[in-house]
Amino acid sequence: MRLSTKGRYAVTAMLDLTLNGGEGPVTLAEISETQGISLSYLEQLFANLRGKQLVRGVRGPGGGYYLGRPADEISIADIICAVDEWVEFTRCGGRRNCQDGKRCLTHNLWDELSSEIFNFLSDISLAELVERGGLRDGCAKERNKNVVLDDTADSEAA
Amino acid sequence: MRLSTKGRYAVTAMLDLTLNGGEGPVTLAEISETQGISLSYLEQLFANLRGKQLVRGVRGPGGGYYLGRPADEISIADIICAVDEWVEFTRCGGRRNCQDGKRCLTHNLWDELSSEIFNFLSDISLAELVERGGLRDGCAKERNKNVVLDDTADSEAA
DNA sequence: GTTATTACCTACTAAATAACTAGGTAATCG
DNA sequence: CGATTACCTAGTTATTTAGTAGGTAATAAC
Repeated sequence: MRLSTKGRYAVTAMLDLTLNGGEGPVTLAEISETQGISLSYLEQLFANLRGKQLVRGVRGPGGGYYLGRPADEISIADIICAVDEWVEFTRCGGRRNCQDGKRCLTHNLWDELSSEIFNFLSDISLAELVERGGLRDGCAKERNKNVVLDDTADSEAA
Repeated sequence: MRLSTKGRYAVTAMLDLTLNGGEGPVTLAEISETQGISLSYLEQLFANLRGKQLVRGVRGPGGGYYLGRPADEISIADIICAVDEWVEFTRCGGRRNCQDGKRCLTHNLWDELSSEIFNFLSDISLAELVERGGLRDGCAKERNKNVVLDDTADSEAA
């Protein structure tokens, strides 16, 4: 599983589409302006999104992009997978010895974790994100918890 | 939030440590062999892990690495953050206009999602992964669901 | 039907990151 | 002392990210 800035751009752009797509199609120029992403880069991302039918383009003046499906049928995982193709892990299956079973376990464990993250992101739809103006409280414990990891005193205990 | 192959290497190496660290320290040479990661690259990753006290090195013959804390006190998020430093998103706060409030929403939504993923990964410890030989069933619905996204017929509907 | 506007496409370039290589030094065990 | 390991620094290469530059094709307005 991979989750990079590229996927972040795609999700952000799709969120923009979801929010502003009600009053007609949204142009890439608008998204580029609003989100600060270069137009041509957006075009590349949207080529991928269109390939997976996540968006639908309308040409000509007054054209732009619509969501390809209702917002509640598009998951975050869908978006990330469209632009950030899923790299499979180098598992010992091919070249490595994998003699005592223990070796493979780490790879298996990673695969499980990867599946888990995927399922997690599959469960969050664009509509869910937007409707609630955030995420379901069932899983969200604390907000801004991710900021914590920066303020940890990185004492270089020799 | 970022989740790349680099973080994957780190998690896999830490899993290796967790599995094999019971009978004395594990050398990077062993991990390099088993997991197919270059020794020097591992050294770089472990320099980061050591900086965050996630591992403890023992020099000299018979030396190697131990986990820096009990396996149930090390989360996947800890590991990924150690090697894959958390990039903050380009939010409109600085340079963008953000006039009608709607603009900021996409960034906020992404931040929420990012927090959510972080919390999710914070909740999974190395011990949990290993003890269960997988993950808790409470959240795991289907296995191998991530394979699905490859077999989707990419019909280029013109 | 011309023109402006948009999607759509291809190739290239620059920057950043990932991954690796090569050379060390320092501690520690035998 | 010598082997073995962690530990450190400066590179190099490959891949990915992000952006540029040049188009073509559809379509709405004039």
